[in-house]
Amino acid sequence: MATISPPQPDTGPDTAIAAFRAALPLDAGSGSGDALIADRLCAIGRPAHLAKGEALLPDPREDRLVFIAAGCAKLVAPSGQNAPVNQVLAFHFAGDLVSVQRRSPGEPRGDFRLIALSPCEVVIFPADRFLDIAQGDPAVLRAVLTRSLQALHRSRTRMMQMGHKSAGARIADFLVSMAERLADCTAGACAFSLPMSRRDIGDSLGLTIETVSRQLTELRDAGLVCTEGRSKVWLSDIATLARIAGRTHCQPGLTSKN
Amino acid sequence: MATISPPQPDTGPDTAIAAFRAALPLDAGSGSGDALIADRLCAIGRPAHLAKGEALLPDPREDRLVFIAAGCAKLVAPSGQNAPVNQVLAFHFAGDLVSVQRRSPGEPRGDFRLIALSPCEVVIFPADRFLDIAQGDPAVLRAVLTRSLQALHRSRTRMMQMGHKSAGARIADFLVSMAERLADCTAGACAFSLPMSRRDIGDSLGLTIETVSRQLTELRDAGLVCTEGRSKVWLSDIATLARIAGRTHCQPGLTSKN
DNA sequence: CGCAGTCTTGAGACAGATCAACTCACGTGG
DNA sequence: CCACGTGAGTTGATCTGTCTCAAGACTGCG
Repeated sequence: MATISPPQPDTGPDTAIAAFRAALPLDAGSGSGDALIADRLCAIGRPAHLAKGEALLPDPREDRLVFIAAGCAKLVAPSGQNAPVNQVLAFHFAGDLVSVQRRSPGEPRGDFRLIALSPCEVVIFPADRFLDIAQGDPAVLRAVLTRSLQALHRSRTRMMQMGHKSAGARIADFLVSMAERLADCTAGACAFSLPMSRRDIGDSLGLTIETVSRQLTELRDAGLVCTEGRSKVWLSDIATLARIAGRTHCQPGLTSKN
Repeated sequence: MATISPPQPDTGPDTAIAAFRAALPLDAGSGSGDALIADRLCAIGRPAHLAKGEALLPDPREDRLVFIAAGCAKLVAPSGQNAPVNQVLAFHFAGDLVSVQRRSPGEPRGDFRLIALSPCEVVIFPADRFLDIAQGDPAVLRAVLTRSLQALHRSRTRMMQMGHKSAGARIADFLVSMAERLADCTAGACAFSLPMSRRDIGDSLGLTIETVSRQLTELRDAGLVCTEGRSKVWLSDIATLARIAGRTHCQPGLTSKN
């Protein structure tokens, strides 16, 4: 809907720049040089505030790198010309550096959008200028490259799931993944609050909201998940959820209403 | 199955290195420095020959970058512990630089393998050392980074398709994509030979071989595709195929047997 | 020429989508 | 502070597309 807000003289933008600077691997190189690189990077970064639901449209003429200083967002792509649903490609949280390409050559559709799930403070960089400057610091450049290769790896892993996994497995995997990213929890039990709606979850997993709801109900009946309100979630046994997520088909006794 | 072959003193390896050197963006920087960088990169590259069906297993201790000098290959991931099918993550052809990560932290499964679809000449690089050297040349590093971001973009686009698209749309998109990559053709009619089996196609699209076969039959009945033998394919109207591929649901009259 | 493996075609089963109510949470306004 | 309305979420019934199982036909190889 709305385009990005102009830079504001409030606390937000400054905080965003500061958060970006803090995320840089300053300790990895020679002190003075790194500080200079950081200054130059911050100089080309444009801070912006995104209200909840606000979209950051891609600049049609340049790729962008967007650093999320605070809040969380979804990267969406319109699926087809007239499709009502928007495929959610990825969820991103504070500290993430998101690559928002304008559109690949020979790919008519593909204008990805970053939409805020909660009020966001972001820093927008032109990708080419960012990389030009980052090339001066091996540590920074390596960090960016490592992040993008990890993102590629994650995207491939998720693509793998989209292909052959059942609805139950996808939901379980989603919950495990969110526990890891939102609560930094990879085993045992944990609780957190989901910033995205059921529709967002469904759009990211290739499922309908009804199926998402049904699978959550089954996991609740199985005693693996508790929910409160629209967003709060308790996971009682992440290991079991991970096991369900790892299988091509659902576990008997968990999918069927027993 | 088999691991990589040892470097051979035949024409293959030398040709592979030469092809890699030719693919480097030498014209983008200062001559002598670039030549040195190219030499250093070639020095750490290990040429290898892959017979048809032979697998390049990932080194468990380091990420790899694999340059495909000749032939074509599929990047596969075992889906689940005991699943019979291997998800095909991507197809790669001569000139491609493939990132084969060992396994992401916290991701127990994920030992991706590169399997030759035809006899391949490849050059294997340790990713970290490759990038260390590439950092000396902005043009080379930029090329690698651009490739990986493009791969990420392609992976996301394909993930988008996996989520919400029907079998007919996936097959149509696959054919359009192969026409572009194998025959460098984006409109009108073209003919080419598919190097992969129906099973590979199905595994890459999240479909069974039966569904792949049925969808090809429907496209044949619709007059959009002709096939000869197991691999040769004629596309009569790429634009229409692209239109079918772009829709969430199949076109009426193309999916139903009319 | 014959075999083995790939591809095609068919019939039936099932997971998930679709359509349609209904319930509930959350924010708003009285 | 609580009633209220809107939109999100849940649940149910039905339908459709794709998978599964099972033959059969063809290709390409030895």
